[in-house]
Amino acid sequence: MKAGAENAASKTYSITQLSEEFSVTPRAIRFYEDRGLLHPRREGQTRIYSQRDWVRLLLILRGKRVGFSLAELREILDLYDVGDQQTEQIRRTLVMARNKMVSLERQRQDIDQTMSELTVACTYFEKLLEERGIDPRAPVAASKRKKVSAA
Amino acid sequence: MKAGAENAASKTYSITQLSEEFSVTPRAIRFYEDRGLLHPRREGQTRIYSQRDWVRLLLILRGKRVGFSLAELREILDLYDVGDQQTEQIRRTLVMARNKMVSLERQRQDIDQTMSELTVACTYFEKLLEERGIDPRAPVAASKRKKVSAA
DNA sequence: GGTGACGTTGACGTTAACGTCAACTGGTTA
DNA sequence: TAACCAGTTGACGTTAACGTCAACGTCACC
Repeated sequence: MKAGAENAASKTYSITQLSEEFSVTPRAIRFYEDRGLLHPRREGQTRIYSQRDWVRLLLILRGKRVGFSLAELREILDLYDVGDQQTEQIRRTLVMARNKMVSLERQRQDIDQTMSELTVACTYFEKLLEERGIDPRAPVAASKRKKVSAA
Repeated sequence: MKAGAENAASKTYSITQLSEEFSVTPRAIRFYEDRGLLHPRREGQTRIYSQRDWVRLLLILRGKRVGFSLAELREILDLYDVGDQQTEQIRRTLVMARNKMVSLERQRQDIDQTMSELTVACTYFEKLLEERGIDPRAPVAASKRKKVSAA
């Protein structure tokens, strides 16, 4: 119970491990910390990320994909952190969360609309290509090609 | 068939009409034109927007909401414009559109996830507020208020 | 003929979210 | 001991999508 293994089975990560797992640059991860979204512990100088940090990063990235700003994400994550927030702050965040849900609802409608329009568009584009005698499923032509043995 | 009314029943819009209808600034609309997304006709110096422009703006704004960049939107709208595009350009756009559909599919999953998490979060926040004896449904306290005649 | 309302063209400013160095600090391996 | 990582801290650069002026044009009217 001394060397090596920490007391709990708490897996930790280095910054590059995280960056590879989530396909983001270390720079971005440090940036999120700078903006108060992550608080990894330090071992000497280097950052050590816990499971909790892992989850936070997951939430951050997903949040970004659905249009949250880093500031908004921070507000939300902050509230999950400690409970001794100021009442007004909690209310502010609650309002923000509700608003966000409304806009997400709309976003989903937008996505559905756009998807169906893109489907139509793709069909149209494919028709355009077929009219020119080109297989729309063919891989993108890489600059110059050598008449790929036309069966 | 001469004065005033144009031959067709084609409604037109001024830039401020459009901007009000869609809740964007004239500056933004001009910017979209600068980026090649809109091509209003000119009457002297001022811009005149047609029905077609109206639709385009609708598509632009929705596209933006689901994460398209202006450059991507331009690519797509361009293809709907004229048919004499270069084959390679059509294929590029087709590929882009297909990729976009994949990412939209994922975005919708993200939205669903986030929605359910936000629901949980809101419940949590509300509990926090109730613990402090505060009505979570109450309107946001606007600095100072005058006891708005409850009844 | 002045005074708005509405429109236009530059040109520069701004914000978010990183990218891109450069210079430095340990730890380990050859 | 030198070279080589992985990591760190500034500090400045970059891109997208506008915002914010300033200076000007042009009608309509009063």
